[in-house]
Amino acid sequence: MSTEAHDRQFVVALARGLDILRCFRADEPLLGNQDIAKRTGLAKPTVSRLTYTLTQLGYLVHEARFGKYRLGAPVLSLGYAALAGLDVRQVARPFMEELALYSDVAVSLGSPDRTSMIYTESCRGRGALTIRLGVGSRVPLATSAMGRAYLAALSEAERTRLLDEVRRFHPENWERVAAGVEQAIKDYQTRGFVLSLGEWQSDIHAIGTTIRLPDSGQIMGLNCGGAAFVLPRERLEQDLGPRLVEIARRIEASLGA
Amino acid sequence: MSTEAHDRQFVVALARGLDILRCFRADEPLLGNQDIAKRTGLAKPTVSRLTYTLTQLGYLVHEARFGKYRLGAPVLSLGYAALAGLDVRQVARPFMEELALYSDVAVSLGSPDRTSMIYTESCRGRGALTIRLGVGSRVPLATSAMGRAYLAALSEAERTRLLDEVRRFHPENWERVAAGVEQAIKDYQTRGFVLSLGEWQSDIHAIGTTIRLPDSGQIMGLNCGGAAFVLPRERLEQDLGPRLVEIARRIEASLGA
DNA sequence: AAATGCATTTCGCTGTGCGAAACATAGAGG
DNA sequence: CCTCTATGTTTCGCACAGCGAAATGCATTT
Repeated sequence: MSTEAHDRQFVVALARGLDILRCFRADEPLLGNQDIAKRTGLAKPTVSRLTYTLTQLGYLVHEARFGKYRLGAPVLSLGYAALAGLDVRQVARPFMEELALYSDVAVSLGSPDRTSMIYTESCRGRGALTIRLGVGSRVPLATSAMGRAYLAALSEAERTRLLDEVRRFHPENWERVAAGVEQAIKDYQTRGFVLSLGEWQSDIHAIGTTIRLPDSGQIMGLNCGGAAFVLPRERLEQDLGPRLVEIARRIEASLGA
Repeated sequence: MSTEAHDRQFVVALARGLDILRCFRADEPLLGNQDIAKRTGLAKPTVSRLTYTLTQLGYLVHEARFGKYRLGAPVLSLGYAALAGLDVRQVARPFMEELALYSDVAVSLGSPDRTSMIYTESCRGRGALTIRLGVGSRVPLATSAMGRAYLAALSEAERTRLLDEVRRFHPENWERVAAGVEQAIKDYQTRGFVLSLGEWQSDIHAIGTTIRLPDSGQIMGLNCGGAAFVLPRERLEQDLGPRLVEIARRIEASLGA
């Protein structure tokens, strides 16, 4: 789990506890010890001790009715504090709202986390049908527009390393997924943005690009997407793609000021 | 830290790591190892190992420019999953919106966490000036309306135990704070809601009551509050207080169905 | 009543996590 | 430019914390 074979600075018990918290997802918010043991590969007594500890601290709540756990309110407090630490959101938001208003779909900003991107800001258009993903949602690297843009912006070495991990999530259609990533890299280099046309979810179309933070050089993703039927390929390529790249540049300029 | 003197089921290293995450707050999102060592009481090499581990896992991000850490995006993902696990939010929201619209201030729902309440849902009125607290914010137990309502709803034994911890946060004015809590308990028993008139923040007035979840019996807080000048005492006592109690009962009835 | 499944507890072991001491680095002050 | 201070990291020896196999407990199913 740690970067080195035997890293004595790395605290394994803490990492295991956080691994348990990561098992909980929006689409599956209730999990039992058995579920957790399966997902983490940890022994059942180990899971029992760790969930007991997390429950004592409030991070998990035991729902006796189902014999399962859900995440407790303290993680909301962490999320709130995390957002406060992201100055880039305040700077980016007006530009994102401008494009969301123009396009009538959602514009989102996100940070990488292992093999996903996590939405850190989201602006919705006034369109009647708009994507439900809020701040904190995860989208996959290889099939979402934001994820593909992020991969495209990485160094070759870093991308190869990540794709090795990503591959494990697409056991049956890796060649097709890899081809999509390859095309995205080309699009990124040619015109500054990438496409995802039903490859993440069948009825979702999106474009993505990246923003590079001035001090840390950290790369964040920026996307624009929604229901496929209001976002035909031509509209994405001719109209919204160039606009997304433009607001990404303007955000970067505002950050650098 | 654990409930028993030496609880062999309690994983101390995990608890310590989470203690570090808790140090980060919305009003102070950047902290160095020294700051963390002071707030947690942990030895500096211990803090160094724990922050290194949290950084490896993405939960902390090192801002080299300041030599400090901030919370990373994965906590947002946990927050998002936590909200998905709170069915009570969907049930409560229409009632809360109804009162927020009527009152033109904010109506919020919250869960207890140690000596605070954490907002889990928040509905704002259309008033030009409304409270900035979003989901994930913490408010103190002894001085906020939501916190006082929660304390009032507890058993005597449970309340005494909690007030022992709360006391440490009010070293200079404990008698005054305790008197406010005492009055809140009386108000709660008499009319079902409590007041906070500038006692949490000088320009904020609010009322609070509680909701009891049907299966777990867990107590949540419900409040209505905002700028003092639009919420004079009489309006709170004669109009909004009874309404808040009414929607709390209606929420409970909807949960029980 | 027996079997099954899930969860918790026991217990012996080992390597994990600890903190004092030492070391490293950057910035401030003279 | 040198010294001192503050902050952070690494070392290292030690003790026990955290581990997982085995046993136990409990609720549900057959």
